[in-house]
Amino acid sequence: MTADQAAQVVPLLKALADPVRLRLMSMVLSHENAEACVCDLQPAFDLSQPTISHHLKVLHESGLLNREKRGVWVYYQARPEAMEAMATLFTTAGLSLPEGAQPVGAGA
Amino acid sequence: MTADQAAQVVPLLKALADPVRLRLMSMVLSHENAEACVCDLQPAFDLSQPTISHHLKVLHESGLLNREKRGVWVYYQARPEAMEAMATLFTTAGLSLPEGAQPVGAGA
DNA sequence: TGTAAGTATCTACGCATGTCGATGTCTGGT
DNA sequence: ACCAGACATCGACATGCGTAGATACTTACA
Repeated sequence: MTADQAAQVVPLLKALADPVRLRLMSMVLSHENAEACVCDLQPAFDLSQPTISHHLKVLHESGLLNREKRGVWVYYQARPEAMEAMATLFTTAGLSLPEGAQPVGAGA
Repeated sequence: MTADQAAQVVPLLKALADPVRLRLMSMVLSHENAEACVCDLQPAFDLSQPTISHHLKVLHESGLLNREKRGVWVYYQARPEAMEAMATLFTTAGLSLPEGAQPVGAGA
């Protein structure tokens, strides 16, 4: 993995490396059509509305969530490409164990 | 995904959400037996030795790397359990798209 | 014992980040 | 036109984090 490749993935990891944002992503993904409006998400947290809005903005700007305004409500939707990029990173791509490797505790 | 589950995974994501540490993990994983000593890793970066040592400590304390001292050298080894936990998170577990979901741009 | 090399720890500094309160913006209804 | 509700933005504060220099520790070797 080159420095450039790392620099591309790090923003996604940074966005997910927060308990609130991780739960927000999980909640969006488990909602109908992998989307949810802020009014669905906020009540699950003991945080102010601006704070939730801030975290959703971080997830949006990192490319993990799409935004769509419908009337008064704003719906956030999971971006499949981003989720696949994460899954690929830890399976086929740069961050998976080589098959033959036998590190400590690998217990053949 | 519960708050507790999120709290367990976040430290791993936090540890990887840094370009230097992500590359360190990648380098360790691509080395023979998924292990490498500091002397192998440090030259790849334009950072001081204490800084590299600090990052390796973060990866170690988060459970991503094991430490083993052999003579003067210290070898860091990837922990398969941690790597699997990450892979699982983005595939079968809490952060994967439900199969039937058709969010924006999902392109059937 | 002394010295050199590899690595970790300590301290400090600047920047980024999570949080909130106050306020702004937009939409729908009366 | 006015009001109420949903959400975003702004400003400020406390905390966390990445980095480096100085220093300590450990091992190998003469």
